[in-house]
Amino acid sequence: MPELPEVEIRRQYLETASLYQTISHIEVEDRKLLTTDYNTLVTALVGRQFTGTRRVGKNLFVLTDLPSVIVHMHFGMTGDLDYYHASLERPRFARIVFEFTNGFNLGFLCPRKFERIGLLDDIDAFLKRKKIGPDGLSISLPELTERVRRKKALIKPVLLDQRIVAGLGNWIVDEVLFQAYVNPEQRADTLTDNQMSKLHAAIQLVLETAVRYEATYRDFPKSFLIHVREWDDSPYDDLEAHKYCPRCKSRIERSTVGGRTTFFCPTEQVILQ
DNA sequence: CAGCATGTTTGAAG
DNA sequence: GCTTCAAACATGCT
Repeated sequence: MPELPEVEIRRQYLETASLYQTISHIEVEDRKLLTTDYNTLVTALVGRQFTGTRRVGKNLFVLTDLPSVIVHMHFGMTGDLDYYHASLERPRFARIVFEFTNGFNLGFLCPRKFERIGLLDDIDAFLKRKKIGPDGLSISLPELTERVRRKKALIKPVLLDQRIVAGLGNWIVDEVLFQAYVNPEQRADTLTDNQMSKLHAAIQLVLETAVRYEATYRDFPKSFLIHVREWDDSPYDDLEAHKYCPRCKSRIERSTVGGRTTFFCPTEQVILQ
């Protein structure tokens, strides 16, 4: 589920569990998960300690006691972390394992192998090379407006584009557009000042809410659209209730926009132009 | 079993 | 250069 909030939770988890412990070894089950040659990775990291973290969008950077040695983690669609004692059995899908001299391991869980780990020596250079835009939690309204309005594509794919604003994924974009009363198929360059303002507020609201509830969807406010998604083991009794707009009770529509499954309220999310 | 999936990259085509 | 669309990646879940 790694969109920005989930990555932020993983960042906090790593920071709590794994700093200032010396790395003794790294197990890698499948080297395709590495963006850096295995031997280079091991040589650079064995003997090092993690000393801090930084997150930009869905990217997690782990700093070490050597400033030029930085670990980059991307959690793909299903990546996770698990810190466990080495005497325990390796967690399922822990295909990359950092072993520390204190007898604990940090497992990088990759059920679908879409996840990646690699080395960097300069975060800003990496962000520039990948053209990663400003983080969703810190982008200003004028900056968002400028970046969104210069695109002619549909607003949903624009918000999914990590070069415009970093950290929003499929469900968050649906939620943001719902909270901002914007139709996912409206052209990005036609958004009014009022819409941009609502969009910016919605991004902050959704991201902050998701981080606050540690990305546990079922705990989100009832006013959120996310509850229509099937993978929400809802807190509500009536499963049918999920299919309706929490505000106006219209039936929520499911379509495909920019190649991605999209949920929206056809009554409240209308195209303005 | 078939279909779908929270992400990213790449390539083809207009 | 821009946009759209599809495929690919590899696997798990329903």
